[in-house]
Amino acid sequence: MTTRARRKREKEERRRSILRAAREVFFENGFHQATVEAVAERAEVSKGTVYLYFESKETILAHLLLEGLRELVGELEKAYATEESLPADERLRRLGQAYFQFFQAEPRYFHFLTAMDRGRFREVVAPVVYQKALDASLVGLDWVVRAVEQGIEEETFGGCDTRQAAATLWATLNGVLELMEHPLRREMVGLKSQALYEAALETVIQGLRVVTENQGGA
Amino acid sequence: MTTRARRKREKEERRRSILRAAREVFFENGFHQATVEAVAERAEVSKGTVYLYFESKETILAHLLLEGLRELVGELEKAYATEESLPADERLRRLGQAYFQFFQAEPRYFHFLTAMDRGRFREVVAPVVYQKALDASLVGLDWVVRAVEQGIEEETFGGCDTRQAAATLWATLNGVLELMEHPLRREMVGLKSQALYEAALETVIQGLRVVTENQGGA
DNA sequence: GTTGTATACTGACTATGGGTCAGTTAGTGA
DNA sequence: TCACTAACTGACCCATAGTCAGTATACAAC
Repeated sequence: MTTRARRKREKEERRRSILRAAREVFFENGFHQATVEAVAERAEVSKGTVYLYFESKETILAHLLLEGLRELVGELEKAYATEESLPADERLRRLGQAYFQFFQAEPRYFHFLTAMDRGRFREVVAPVVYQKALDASLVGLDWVVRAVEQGIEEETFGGCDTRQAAATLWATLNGVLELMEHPLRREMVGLKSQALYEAALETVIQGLRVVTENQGGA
Repeated sequence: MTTRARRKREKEERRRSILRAAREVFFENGFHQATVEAVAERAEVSKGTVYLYFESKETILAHLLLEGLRELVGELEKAYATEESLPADERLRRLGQAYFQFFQAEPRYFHFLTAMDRGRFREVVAPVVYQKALDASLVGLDWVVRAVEQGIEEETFGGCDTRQAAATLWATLNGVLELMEHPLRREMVGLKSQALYEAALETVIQGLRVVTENQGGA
């Protein structure tokens, strides 16, 4: 039966087309402003059809974010893997820059990503999607952990808790990105986005060099 | 006319009571889950009355946050001003700890604060409230800036851009707090909240010591 | 062709909750 | 007792997330 296979392909096609429409509408108006009706119109289907493919508005967003997350993880991998031998701090710099560039290219993604598991997101969205997001994020963070481990081996960073160090760097970069994303906060610091980002990245990298001996256990 | 004064006082009283009710309801159910009707019931008034005192649901949140922000700024000031002479790095540590303790005591505040100016918040909320929030935040950040300036004078930190350094520290702490606030992200790093926070604070402080010479202008 | 059936799709409908406003109540001063 | 004002009410409006009974289409069997 070729029919069955074709049907399946067409269904997947429709699904993609709804996701594409949703991405456009969400990005144009923001998630809250956007209506499911508008997404349906953009995808040239009825609202009911949208709900055949996705269980809720938030689930659509979750799937969009999952896509973005995977793309991001791909970028991080590229940033890590392009050159064979590189000192750990340089690796961290590249990872940080890749992270920045990703959200520079798609600022809305960051916006949505950070809004993602706020509030009831986790309960609303299917556990499967949530788990996938978690897994993807872990893979992303792993590149940072790996770079820090390399730094410890090279004795650039010393024997600090690698997960803690990676999380610190990651939290810092997120913090800066969020700073620049929020109008209120951006006005507040009144700094150029990229300059602050790079300075923060550098500060943490330098901090990791010397902070080692001060770190007792939890 | 004593009457006029009493009336005014009573009106202010009602306003406070609605805010109190809103705080309870918002904190219990989260902002999105909470309904204005529920706030009205809690305050023992009708929904219409709520709208006599506040122009929208989001405005109520904005006023709650403004309260919280002012309290936080007070805490930061205390943390800075309690002891006369203290080295700059120690001042930063105290500021960082005060920041942490504030959100430890009122985790919901942080949640709402970070959600605050997402999306259309700025347009929805009266510019006056927005400006007040901005001013309050600036006062808070100023304590960090001041501590960094002191560090430069003492030559602990060297001549880096103070605003940039302060913003880096602040962004890092926010990043860590947000990390611990999000279920998805918290699971991801799997670390104790306070340990990570302290490690990150220390890392940035150490980073500020040495990062100086690398920093060109923006 | 014709017919039966499964699958995809539709859009009118419901439920919910933010926001409004014509009408009511209560306090005040004459 | 009456007129006036300010505070308050809750039925109502409207937008929109989500549902579901009904329709259309594609395909296989004859």
